[in-house]
Amino acid sequence: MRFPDANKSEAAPHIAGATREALIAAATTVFAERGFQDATIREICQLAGANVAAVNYHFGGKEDLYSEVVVAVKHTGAPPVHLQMGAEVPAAVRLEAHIRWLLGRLVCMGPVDPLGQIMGREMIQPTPALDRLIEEFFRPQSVWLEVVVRELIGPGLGDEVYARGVMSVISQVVFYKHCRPVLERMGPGYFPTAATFEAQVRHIVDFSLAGFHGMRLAAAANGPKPGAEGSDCPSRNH
Amino acid sequence: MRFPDANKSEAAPHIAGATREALIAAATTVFAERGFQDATIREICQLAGANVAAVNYHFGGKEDLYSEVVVAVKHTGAPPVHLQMGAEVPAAVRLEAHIRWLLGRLVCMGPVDPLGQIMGREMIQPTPALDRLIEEFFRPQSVWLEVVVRELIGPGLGDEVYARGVMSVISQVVFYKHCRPVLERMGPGYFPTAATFEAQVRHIVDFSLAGFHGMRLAAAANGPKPGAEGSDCPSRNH
DNA sequence: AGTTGTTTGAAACTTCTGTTTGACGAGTAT
DNA sequence: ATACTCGTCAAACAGAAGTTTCAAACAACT
Repeated sequence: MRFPDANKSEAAPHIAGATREALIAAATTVFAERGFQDATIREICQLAGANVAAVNYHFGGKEDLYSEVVVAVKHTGAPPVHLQMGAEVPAAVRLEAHIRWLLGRLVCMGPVDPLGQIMGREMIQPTPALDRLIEEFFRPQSVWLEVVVRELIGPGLGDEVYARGVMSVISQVVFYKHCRPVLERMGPGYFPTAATFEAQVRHIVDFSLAGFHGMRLAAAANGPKPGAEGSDCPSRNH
Repeated sequence: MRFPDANKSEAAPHIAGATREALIAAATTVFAERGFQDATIREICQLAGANVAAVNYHFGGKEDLYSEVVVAVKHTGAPPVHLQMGAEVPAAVRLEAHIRWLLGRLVCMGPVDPLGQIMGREMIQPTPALDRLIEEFFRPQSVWLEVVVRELIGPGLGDEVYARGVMSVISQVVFYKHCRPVLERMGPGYFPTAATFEAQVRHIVDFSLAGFHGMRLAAAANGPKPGAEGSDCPSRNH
């Protein structure tokens, strides 16, 4: 009835889970664009070509649908295959691979990257879904990167030093996700484009490698810190 | 009537703009905590001890109140007095002053800093208020910092190089604002405390200075770029 | 004291939105 | 064929929230 010109089978009910999938896809878009609160079931269902009752029927409610979206969105985009790389690959190469993957994921996936957008909102206004996101998505990357950073800076320093090195790298990348609206309004050239992407990656890699070098020198100047290993806490003085 | 034990003069209407100020104060808190959409006029008015009609009477509506809050929130917190520093102060000192000011503002102003919180939301979900925020708040800092960075890297490079240097610095600071919920969930030591604040500032300063050094070396290796000046656009290849 | 403009308060209004309901159609097993 | 289940749909329901209304209170001025 919604499309009088279409035959009735367009609303074929028994294409296993068709509307359910359509709802998840539509919800991913709408939640990413508007956020949980601003997103309306009616808009999601309209985009999915489904009835407003479909969300409650298939998921139980708006919040449950959101949880499904957050879980599903992890598997969108390029997978972090470079995390398989180990010590057989030079640390600088691993660093560059991670930066390229992360930056590409955050800035070059079309107008809005659902994962990045939803993550951004989760950070400003966390929901219970954030905890799963951290354990299944952020922490693996963080520990992998810390190994790389530890190799690049050199051994014998405190855990908090390596943690700061990791954050200095990540921050330069996620910056372009979190501050994109500002950068785009600041003028052309602030936000990376396809043409400037590689130069941007190079800059972050070089800047970080130089930063690690400086950290090693500073650590040497201040004297090596004993007992650096053996603590799970990256910071010892608080 | 809301406070039966207080005398009636507590609702004294003609303390010039009393309710208006109370509304702005309350709205700042509520908007920062909940965001524009989640914040309700009723909660703001209850916190301000005012009637729900007060917002529409004094401001015209919810959105206008939000605009007032965004404008007013710029003047909260420590003012950026260091922006007065010029070439008579070593560039490294100016850099450190800016980093210390910004980081202190973003991470050490109690549980929630209204400015940072609202800014964070504006970046994820911009409203018309963001444009004013950029022109009156971000851009002055950006141009000031670019002068410092230009001095630290050295002359003769492209505008986009200096812009990237600026962003590498800023990103390391705002990271702690935008990713605070994640860092706090990652474990102790990731998010700066009063005890680790100075060490954090030192790290960002040293890391950045070393990064600038690397940028200068890389530029020298690739050869100096002519015609770097004279363009307002920090990026030339897009 | 009376008038006037301003501010406040309680209630109602309107719209939006998540959810529920009951009916209908299609496939499937008995 | 009948009954049952599943999915869909239009409509209605219920609550929340922004806004409006109108009367009352107050201060300042005449």
